[in-house]
Amino acid sequence: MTNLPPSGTGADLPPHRYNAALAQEIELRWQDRWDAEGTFEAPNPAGPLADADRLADRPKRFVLDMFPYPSGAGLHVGHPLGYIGTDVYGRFRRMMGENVLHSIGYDAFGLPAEQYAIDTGTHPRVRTEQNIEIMRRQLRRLGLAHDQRRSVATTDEAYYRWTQWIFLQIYNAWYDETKGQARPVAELEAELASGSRPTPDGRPWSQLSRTEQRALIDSHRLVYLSEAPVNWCPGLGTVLANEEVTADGRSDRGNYPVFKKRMRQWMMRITAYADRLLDDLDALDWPESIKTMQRNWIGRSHGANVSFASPAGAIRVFTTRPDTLFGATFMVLSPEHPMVGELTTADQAEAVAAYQREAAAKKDVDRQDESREKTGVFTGSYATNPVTGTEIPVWIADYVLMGYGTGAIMAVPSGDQRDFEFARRFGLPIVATQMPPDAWFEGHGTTPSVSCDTWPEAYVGEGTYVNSANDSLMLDGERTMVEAVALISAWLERNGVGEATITFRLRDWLFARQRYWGEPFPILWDDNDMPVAVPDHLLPVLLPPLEDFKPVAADPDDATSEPELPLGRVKEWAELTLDLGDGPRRYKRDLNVMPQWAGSCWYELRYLDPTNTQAFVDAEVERYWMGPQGNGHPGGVDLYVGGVEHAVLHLLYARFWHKVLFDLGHLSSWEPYHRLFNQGYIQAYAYTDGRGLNVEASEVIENPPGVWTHNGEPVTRVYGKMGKSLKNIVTPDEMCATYGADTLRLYEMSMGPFDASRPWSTRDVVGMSRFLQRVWRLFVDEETGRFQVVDAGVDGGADPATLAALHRTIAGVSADYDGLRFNTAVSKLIELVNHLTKADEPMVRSVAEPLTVMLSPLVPHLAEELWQRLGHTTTISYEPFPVADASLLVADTVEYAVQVKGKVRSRITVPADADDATVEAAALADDKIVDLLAGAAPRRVIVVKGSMVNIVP
RNA sequence: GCCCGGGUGGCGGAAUGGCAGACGCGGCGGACUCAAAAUCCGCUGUCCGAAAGGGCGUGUGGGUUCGACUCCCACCCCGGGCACCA
Repeated sequence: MTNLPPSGTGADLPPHRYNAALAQEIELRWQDRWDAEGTFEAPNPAGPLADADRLADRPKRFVLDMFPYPSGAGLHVGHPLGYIGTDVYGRFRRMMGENVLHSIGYDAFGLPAEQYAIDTGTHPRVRTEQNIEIMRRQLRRLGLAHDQRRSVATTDEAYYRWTQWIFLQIYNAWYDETKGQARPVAELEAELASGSRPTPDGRPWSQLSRTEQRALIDSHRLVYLSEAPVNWCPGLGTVLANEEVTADGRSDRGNYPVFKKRMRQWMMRITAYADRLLDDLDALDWPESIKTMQRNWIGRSHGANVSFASPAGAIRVFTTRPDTLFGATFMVLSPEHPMVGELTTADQAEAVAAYQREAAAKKDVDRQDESREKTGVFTGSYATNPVTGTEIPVWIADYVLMGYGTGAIMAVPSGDQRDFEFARRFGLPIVATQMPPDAWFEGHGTTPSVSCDTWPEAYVGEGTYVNSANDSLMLDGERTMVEAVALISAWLERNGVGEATITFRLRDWLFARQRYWGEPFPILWDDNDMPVAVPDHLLPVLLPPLEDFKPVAADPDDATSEPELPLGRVKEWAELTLDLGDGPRRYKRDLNVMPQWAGSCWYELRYLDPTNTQAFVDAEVERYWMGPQGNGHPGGVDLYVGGVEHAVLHLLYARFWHKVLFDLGHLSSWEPYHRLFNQGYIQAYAYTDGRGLNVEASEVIENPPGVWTHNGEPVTRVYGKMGKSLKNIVTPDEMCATYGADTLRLYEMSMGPFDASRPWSTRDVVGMSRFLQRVWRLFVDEETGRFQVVDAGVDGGADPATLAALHRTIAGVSADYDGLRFNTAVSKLIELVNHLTKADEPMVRSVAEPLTVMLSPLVPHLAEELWQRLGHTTTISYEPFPVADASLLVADTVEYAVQVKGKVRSRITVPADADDATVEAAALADDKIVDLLAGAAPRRVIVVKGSMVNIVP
């Protein structure tokens, strides 16, 4: 695919030039040696990976990349950007004396391997293992300092044994609201049995049948069965979590339509943790944008529940604005609301049923189209507004969603734009509860009026309360919204018709998938059709071999289709006889598998202790690597780098599992990822021909600039993701072949800020290649191969300018590495090397050694090679990073720019220790400045220490 | 519509409120070469000028300041997220 010859090839080249062939030889040699010596194996404080000598008293640092999916297509140059960044950072911190844990594993269950298997007939395991091998080889070629012993895959039986174990921990736990934490269900059962906790209907525990007891316990579990509308995706043959459905109602994988369908499904009670998932964000060092996305997704709203009496009983609504209750002139129920049937009167029955049918047939996409006009139907019934006593009509409309709040609203058309539109459409009364400010009327070109007839839209905001009083409650007058809400909430509670409450947008996590390639549920069904956990000693529940793992192909648009579970086809696996302490009995296995997110919810913990067979992670090992670092610190990974696309999926689920495990006493940290950094993406240009088809990007020629042709045909340039379909893939393999891994690493780090997306440009890579050639030439004579670094004389050897440049570089590069500013670190190193090259005299050891150490995080193979040639026998990886000598950072003299009215007009050089008055005098004495001022006395002179003088004439 | 990012040479990008354009690519000129490639050296924001030098320049328009890419206000454009959430 490459159209470049390896760099530095040609007939009469200097024999010892640093070119692709030499780089390759050096790189492969050092990669072998690192493996052989276990150079990057990080010692644990306990267990099989313990090594007290190597642990010493070094501070720990856990650096983590987001768990990659081993794609069948192999890596392109965009994939390793983050891995190289964490590698540079990890190598730097190791040189700062820290015990750095950095590894990478494979999130290998999931839909892509299964879809590929369906397309090709290859078993997903075969394909997955091949892909992992390919990816391991590609990553190894980049020289990443990973601890290979810790590289796990979610598909390993020894791994998913613990995924299933954690699932059962969650299954066997309930959320104790009073304590605000999860506890084992055994404790719940003990409380119920002892009577310290009453049963819902008040009967003593012992009088409940065993089935009733189990049902009661099951209803509390953090993993539970729910009969509710779920996201059914016929195209994938499985149900999906809310987080896996895009805003336009399609699956995030495969982009198939998704339908709401009532089904019995396994859920995880993530909503129990909504408050903590929200509040604990404050303790995390994450980009504010990601925190905001999680906050929005959780969507905590403060408000009140209010009951409206109706012929069918109390209708409960949730509102964030109970203070506007006096303006509630009608109610709206979701078409799916369970009370609709009973509320509908005979003469409205037909219209209501028709509307319900219509709503049910709509895809979420259509239903969420905000621009369309409001629709709805009157049920024929009336409810009573609890504060006014007025009878108000009850409608159904699809702008009210069953999935949020109570599925019913009180409509306050004067204070809510949606209700306003609905009221106008159907001629329902609109009563103001607040008088908008005059400016609001002015802004709408009308005159202030308490009658809403002239209002062009609802008013939302602070305003004087009107029409809001009854015999026992008075809101009218000047008061803030907060105050009014408090007053009416208290009134509602006093009168038993409502109370202040909090509602979340977050829904429980639909956890089951009707697929093959995932962790089987460790759940059995007994002959009472009740679920039973597989006992620990029978884990893992292995995924059975299956010849035909295809889901039954359903029409992606057929909302009426039903899931068919592939595991159900393995009859001899799906049923079994087992003695769980009450004699041998027949059980059926649960046939669901877990979603792909399961394995990635805890993988960082397994990196810590990958070989442990007694526990998913040893407590001491977890405390060492993940434990809280002081007051208020939640613990967790020290640096977590990955793409922004996991903002609400993986990152929310993993936090949830981590918190459950913390509550159950298995972890010392209560957040998995303390510091999160989103790296940018590498994008690439692609080219389309006259027919709009993509042509092979590497064959496109640009000449003249801005004009592109492919085989002589003009093509147009577009910008997008690197991928097969755009025919613009560049692989790390071809870059390693053309230049070497060190050049590729350096180029990726130099392209731009770590968190910014940028376009790949193969043409630009040569710049980094030239730089490394200059570095090489400083050490090695290209013609003879002679090592030409000289040992320093008595005075240290380096001239003052070089010494100053070196220490300036040390200071700058340390700060840049630490701040993940790799691009500017690279340019500072280039500046230093350019300075040394221009000096045109042999480099002294006292410069060569710190330079080599500074280069090593970026170009570790080359640095190891130079380090060895400098006479060292051990790896450079643990050499201390140089420290800048502050005394060398200040020069004897310093140049000041002299500005007149903010424009640089001259330059002066003064002693570094000159005071402001001296600098000012020198500036005013400068010939050019004297000319410019033409004898006039300056009105003002500003001296900026060490930098510039600004003269205001 | 709401919430986040972001607009700097031909391109990627750099600049604690203090000399805009570091560093790299590309381009131009030169060295080496029979020649080319590779490599090395010099120049390279833009306009005027032979040069010295000067004018203009960080999306647009205002403002604060001795001084603004940087801070404030309004707007335009691009990317991302959310979106009938009561």
